[in-house]
Amino acid sequence: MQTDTICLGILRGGPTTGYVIKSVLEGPLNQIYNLSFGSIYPALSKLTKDKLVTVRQHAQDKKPDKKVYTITKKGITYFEEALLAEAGNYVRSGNYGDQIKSEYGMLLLFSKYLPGEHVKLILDERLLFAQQQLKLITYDGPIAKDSNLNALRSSAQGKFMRGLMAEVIKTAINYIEKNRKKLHD
Amino acid sequence: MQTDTICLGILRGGPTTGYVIKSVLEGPLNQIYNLSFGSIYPALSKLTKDKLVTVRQHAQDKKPDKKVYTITKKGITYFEEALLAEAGNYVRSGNYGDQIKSEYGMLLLFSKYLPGEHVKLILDERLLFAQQQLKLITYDGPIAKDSNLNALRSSAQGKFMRGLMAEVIKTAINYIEKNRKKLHD
DNA sequence: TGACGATATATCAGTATGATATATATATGA
DNA sequence: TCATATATATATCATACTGATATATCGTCA
Repeated sequence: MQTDTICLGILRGGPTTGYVIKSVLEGPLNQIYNLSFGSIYPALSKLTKDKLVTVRQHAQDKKPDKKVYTITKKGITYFEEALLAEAGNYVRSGNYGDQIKSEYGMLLLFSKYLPGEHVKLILDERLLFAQQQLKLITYDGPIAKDSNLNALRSSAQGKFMRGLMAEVIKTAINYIEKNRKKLHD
Repeated sequence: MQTDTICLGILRGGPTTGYVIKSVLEGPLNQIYNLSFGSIYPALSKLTKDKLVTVRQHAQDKKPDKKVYTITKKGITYFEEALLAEAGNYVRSGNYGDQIKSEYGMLLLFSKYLPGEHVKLILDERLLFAQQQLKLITYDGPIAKDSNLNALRSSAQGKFMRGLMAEVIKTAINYIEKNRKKLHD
């Protein structure tokens, strides 16, 4: 999926900044999609140039200006057409796997060649991280009124994906806790 | 993790070709790591130049020569040192998430803006794909004697990762089957 | 007979990453 | 208290990767 489509999709949930788009991707969408600032900021600039979003610049004392992006009517139309096209490409391509680069998975696969303490540490840290992610995803208490996070939590689609991610993370945690001794001492 | 470390790691399981490395990554390691030919072939050339692997060129009638790569003693040493360094970097970086680009996840997240039949099709195809992956991963019958696949299946690490992937895929399939109606009619 | 997929390597334009730079406020801890 | 780290916020760029394309043959399915 193209980066601009993803930015527009997140912006569909409400106006926000490039920084927040990145945190949404790093936080609640951690299991789904990653983008670096080097992709997000240029995409946002291009979208602005093409009038698919507008920017309001909030001067903040001496911090860099906060640029709040809002999707335009033209942007909404473009997004829906692009999404339809991407869905068509996805089905036609026949490639239903995700693009994954799991350093963690590779380290475990090759852990035979690693000292036992290293393997323990990697598993410990990953379990901690997974538990944090699980808490973040299943948390239903009050949040700072960022409309993007609200959209992600309240929509049927957001709930579906959160439920899916939570189940997958729980399964992985249980599996690792039960079987980790096969990888060290 | 660097591409050459991954190639060496797979080659540690036995001599093979770039094409097979790609199929191992697409098949049994589908949930763990992806690399394109555009990364694999140059990495293999560089490893050859640096004497970390050797090549035997098998002339095949009029198909392109099959290049079978074998890891050298120097390569084994390099691999083990590189792996240790990567493990150290991984822990020090504090970033325990995987790099994921799931077009499927994004399409479902945005599926509110997609016609119901498209959503059904995407879910159907993905379920089919997941079931194929599950069969591939859990299959324990006889296989063509490719030493890399054998290494992946018989080692404690290979079994651990296969078990983990199988559990995760099963959980995802069950969740999607139970909850998919929330995304369409 | 023609189209498609598998086998097999190679290249490259376009895209993305990861590190770095800049700037400040606040919290953490020694 | 002073240093260090983390969070907020944008931007750039060398390096690395992807996805498409080219080339070539064989087997299979319609």
